[in-house]
Amino acid sequence: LPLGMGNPCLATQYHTLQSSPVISVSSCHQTGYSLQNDNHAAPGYYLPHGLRPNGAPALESPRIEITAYSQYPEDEVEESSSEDHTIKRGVNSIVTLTLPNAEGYRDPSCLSPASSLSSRSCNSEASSYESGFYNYDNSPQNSPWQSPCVSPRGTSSLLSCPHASGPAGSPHHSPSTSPQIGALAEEGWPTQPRGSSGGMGKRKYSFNGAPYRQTSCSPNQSPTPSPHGSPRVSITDENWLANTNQYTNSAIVAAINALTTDGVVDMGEGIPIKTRKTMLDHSPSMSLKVEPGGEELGPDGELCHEDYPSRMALKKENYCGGFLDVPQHLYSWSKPKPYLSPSLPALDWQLPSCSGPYNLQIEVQPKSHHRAHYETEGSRGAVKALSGGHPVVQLYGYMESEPLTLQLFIGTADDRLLRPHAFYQVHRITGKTVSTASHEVMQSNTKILEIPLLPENNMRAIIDCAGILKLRNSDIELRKGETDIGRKNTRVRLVFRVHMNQPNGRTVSLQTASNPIECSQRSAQELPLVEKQSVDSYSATGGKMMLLSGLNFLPDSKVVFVEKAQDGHHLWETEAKVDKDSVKSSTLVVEIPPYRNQRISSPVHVNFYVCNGKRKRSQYQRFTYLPPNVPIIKTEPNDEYDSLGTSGLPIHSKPYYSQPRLTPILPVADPDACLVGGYPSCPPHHAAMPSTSPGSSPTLHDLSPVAYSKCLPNSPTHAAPPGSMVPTIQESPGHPNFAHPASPDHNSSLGMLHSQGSPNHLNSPGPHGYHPVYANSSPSSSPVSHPSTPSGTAESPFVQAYSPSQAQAAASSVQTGGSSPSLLPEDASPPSMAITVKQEPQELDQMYLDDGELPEKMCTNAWCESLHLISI
DNA sequence: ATGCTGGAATAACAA
DNA sequence: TGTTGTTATTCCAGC
Repeated sequence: LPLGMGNPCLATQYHTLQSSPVISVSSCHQTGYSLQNDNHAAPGYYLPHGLRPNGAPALESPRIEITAYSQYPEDEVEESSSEDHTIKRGVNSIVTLTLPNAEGYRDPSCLSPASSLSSRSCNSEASSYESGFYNYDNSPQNSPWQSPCVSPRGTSSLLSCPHASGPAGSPHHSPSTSPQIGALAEEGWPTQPRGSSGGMGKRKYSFNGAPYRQTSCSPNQSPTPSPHGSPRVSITDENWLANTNQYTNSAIVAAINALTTDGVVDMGEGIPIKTRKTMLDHSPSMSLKVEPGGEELGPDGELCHEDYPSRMALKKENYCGGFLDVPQHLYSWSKPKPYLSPSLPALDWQLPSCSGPYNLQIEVQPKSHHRAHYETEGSRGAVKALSGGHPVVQLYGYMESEPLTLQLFIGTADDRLLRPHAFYQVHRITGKTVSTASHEVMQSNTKILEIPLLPENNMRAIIDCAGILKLRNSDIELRKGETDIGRKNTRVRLVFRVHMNQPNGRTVSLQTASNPIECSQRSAQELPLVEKQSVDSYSATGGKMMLLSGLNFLPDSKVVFVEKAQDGHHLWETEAKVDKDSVKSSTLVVEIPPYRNQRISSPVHVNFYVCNGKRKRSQYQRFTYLPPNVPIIKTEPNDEYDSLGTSGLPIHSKPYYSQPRLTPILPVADPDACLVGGYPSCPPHHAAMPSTSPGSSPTLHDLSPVAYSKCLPNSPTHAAPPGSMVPTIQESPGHPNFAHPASPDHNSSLGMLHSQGSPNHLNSPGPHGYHPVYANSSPSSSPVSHPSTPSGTAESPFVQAYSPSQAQAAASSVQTGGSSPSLLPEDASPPSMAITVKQEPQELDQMYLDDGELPEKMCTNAWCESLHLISI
């Protein structure tokens, strides 16, 4: 406790910490929210022991009230610490936990759940579920920093509820409330009228009547289980559970961790923090989110943690299937719990796809488009493969007879490091058409589908049980700590992880990510995508036919060649002739137009894109015009601005990609990244693939530079695309290793410490770095087993891998970027310009959100700068 | 009746 | 501040 407690914020920040949700809990000051009530309660943070995060004095002790369903015995609920008092309210169902400084805590609860509910109202139960998710979240994503502090504002509703009053208040509660919290809240205040109408009603309904999901076991998942709400309990689940032990180590571990972790943590986490804003619900300020910094929870703990709390509270756990039964006492803050869980790497940590003999591979990639469904909709089915089948993942090199658990979650597909996608969740698909059993667990705010990897199946799994759920941007963006923007952030990747316990007690964790998957309705249908071009360069005279392969080409598609100056302004643009008669959805033949200047003395890099309408353009593809008479490209010197006036191509003749996007991005900011510098420049394939956008084409992702821009304090985690990642790992210099490793220790606290210790890390770009090493720590005692050897890092797969490729890519991109500019026309400014990071806006458009951010980020890093210099 | 889709209408945004 | 084009969400309908 102490540790973590000490500075929750810090802890939170670190992923590492993760483990203890608690920390996160810490909460922030309450800042207040204002409105509502919060006042009542002390807005304090909730600290487990009264500690405050940030050192601020703790306010009152908050308490958590939990409503139990009748089903669950009240008993189960406990008060945690001595401090807490449990109170029962109403009938069986309600139990109150008092936490110190609970209020803040409350807020959160209110928030999310309610909001969700309200907003959509009742309708979707799903929403509620979601909310559940959300609530928990403390996701790592959130920036750690923030996280810690959560401002409780919101609470008002429920928790605070008391006031909350009526309708308004109630609403909050009801609906969404996540079971956990929500439940608490509502139940807690059963007396109060709920007021609200429908939405509430429903939820309430649920509460009362059917306990949410109770049926399902979702304890863990609890909230989550099936997002849809449909609680399906599939047989599978059960089966799964049965097997669970085998399969879900991680889950268990997580759970354990959760438990073990300091009680505090739990508390914190438990507290639902996030609220979502629902529209309606909350009143104005509700959002409280407390975030616990917790998201961070470490890797593992997380799984359960968030849920965990809820569960705990509810006691679902028990029913959960035995997932974990944790004695209540564990929860209590007062007791220091042993830190059981081994910590599994946080979801945003980058992990290698192979380590030693092990290699986790995606044998069959998912289709590049999959329309995700909203909670308000029915499922849109499982992600499919291009072949019509489903994605297939296989673990090579594993010779043991013990089954493993393959984890799947939805990750980002932007230029930054891979991390859980805040706006999408994996959705478990069940039914007669599904052959693969799966089980859901929540880790932080991320739902994870656990799929058995059986030796008898050659450690191969057919992923036909995974759909993709789209969360409302408005709900997610409200989360505290959430920095990503949902709009236009519609590409995801399936991220697979497997954790293998080694004889030496360590755990080897591997991760791989799929190619990007576009999840919006429209994009998938309308945006043209160029995957391949038959010609990469040709004489400035043009006239040659070029075959483009890709998607969504139309008879009226246009191909536009453009040349831009470094500053982004168009130097030249011309529409190429398309052979309309031969256009197919996947292929298009275009005649290479003559370059504006037939006298170029050196290769000129330009871009072209396929356009199906004003806003329906493919990403830029690169193309190089060669001097008419000189087939061979001259690299060197440019005349640069040559006399030609045209552009000189300056620098490299290397291909560059035009991607608008990122290029700039690049590079890796990571400090750790530093490495990057070393990497060779682009891998061949880059060259080969002009890939346009990183995202779109499957391959692309690999290519895409890592743009890791920010150092993100927030999310430390961005991971690089796993898939791409090279096993190689690098650790970040310094920090990494230890950081985590050490932490493992027993106490989560330690972990905390570490993290705290290096708060910087958080901020620092380095985040990655941190992760890297992550040793499994074993928690101390953890049943789990991982020993923690920090040192293990080296070995440990966890090591953060930085993917070289990415790095390379980045580097290359950088270069390229630089070069491209060189094209500048006469006017063009001198080469120096090349570096310009940011490209023009337009391009950005194409890019997804992230892109926008990138520029800044890029700059951020010193590293980048250095690259810049170098390139210059 | 439920799930899975494809299409669209409508709302929310952004330029 | 109003208009217009996108994108996000919610609804519908068919299988």
